Amino acid sequence: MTRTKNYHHFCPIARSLEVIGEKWSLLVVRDLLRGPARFSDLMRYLGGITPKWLTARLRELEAAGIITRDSQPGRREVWYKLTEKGKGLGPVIEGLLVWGVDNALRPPLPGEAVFPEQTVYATATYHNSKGTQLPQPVEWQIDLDDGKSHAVSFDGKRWRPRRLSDGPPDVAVTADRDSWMRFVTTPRAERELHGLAIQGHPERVEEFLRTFGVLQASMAAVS
Amino acid sequence: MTRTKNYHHFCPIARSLEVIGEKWSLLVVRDLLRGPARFSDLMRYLGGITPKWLTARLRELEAAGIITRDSQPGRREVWYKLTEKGKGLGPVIEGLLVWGVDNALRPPLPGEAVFPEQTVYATATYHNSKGTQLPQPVEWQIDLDDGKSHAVSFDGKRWRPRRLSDGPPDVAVTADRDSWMRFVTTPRAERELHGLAIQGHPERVEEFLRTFGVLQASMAAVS
DNA sequence: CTGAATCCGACACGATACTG
DNA sequence: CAGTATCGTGTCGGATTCAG
Repeated sequence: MTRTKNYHHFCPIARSLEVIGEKWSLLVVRDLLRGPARFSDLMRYLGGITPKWLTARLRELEAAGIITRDSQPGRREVWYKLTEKGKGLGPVIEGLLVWGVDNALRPPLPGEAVFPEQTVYATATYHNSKGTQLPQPVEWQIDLDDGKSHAVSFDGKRWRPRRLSDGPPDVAVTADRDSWMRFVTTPRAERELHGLAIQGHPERVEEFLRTFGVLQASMAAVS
Repeated sequence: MTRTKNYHHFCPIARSLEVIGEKWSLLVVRDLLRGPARFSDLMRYLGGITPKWLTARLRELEAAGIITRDSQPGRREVWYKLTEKGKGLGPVIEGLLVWGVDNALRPPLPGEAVFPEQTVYATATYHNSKGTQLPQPVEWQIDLDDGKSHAVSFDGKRWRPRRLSDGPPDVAVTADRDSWMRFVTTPRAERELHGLAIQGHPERVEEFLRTFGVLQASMAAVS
């Protein structure tokens, strides 16, 4: 008979918050929306969570039918992934993302971890929600100095946080991790290209820069 | 230096949750989305909240720029209303509403307060989110035995939790409060009309019933 | 009657250490 | 890698009280 956590309302909004309204729950969903992850992956993405509370949240989300726990016999790893019910929380995460970008963003504080995969996912989600359209499909690739590649694509209607074709990208950005992070975490109006090398057809590069707010209506020479 | 409540992530989703992720905060926003309300109105809508915590949440939301506190000199009442920033949380509430309706609804438990204004607001919001369309605009009016009238309208594109015209409604429902509540809180497939009197052109009534899930593909004679 | 403040107990959560 | 265990702190619920 836990008095906390339950609102005792009929309201479906209150019911939803009873399930995913506690601390960390929606951030677990946020990270699993990008794909299945292991316990230690989630520990890394979630920054300061303690294993005790990650365990508790994972058990609760599993009991609520939002995630499933896949452990292959013989392997010690446990992979957590969203169920369809869990993927149904996508619009909630999207709403929080858009509101946060528009109303609560600030440069990362010292010691705050930022993950490249989160930035490309956020870029795609934000532009989908805002209805950002480009005249034709594009693929932008970001190669970081940790050896990892990321990508954002626009297929003519929707944005996606990955490559859609096998061909060369329309724009290729090469950067060290810190420079890319500084670029995407700087408010649009103040973004600069220090540390970024951008390659591609000038029109496509200009499109990239305009989408990221670097260009308003003027143009720049970048090769 | 509160370690709780802050995630210390750069992520905009985590930032949003730091602002509106605590208990009751989003439910205050939910109730203010229907219009300005007084402290005691919110106490009523929010069921079991204690005045101490309602005060705390209102102060936090005010400090975050989500609500404003309007007290007219000479009047004792204080009216709370959403700012534009607060209204920007609409999509988050909408996402929680839709997910709750689809995944977490159950009949109201004994002692759970349900408010008619919430049911019409939820109906309009749910159908907007789902893209429910009817062949032409309609206005449905619900007259309850507490003397209050509620309405849901479809203007040809969007649903709204109120009347849009001055003319007679296309469908008029008369019911005692409990019957209406039982009707809307019953899962769609099991809804029955006990206690509801429905008036209107047979085609419009059938449309109403189909939208509320009472009819699948068959028809019923209701006058 | 509205819009609060105060005290106290329950429990949700954080920090650290440890285990199969 | 994937958790448990222990202990301290913060958040919240419940009841009561108070001023305009």
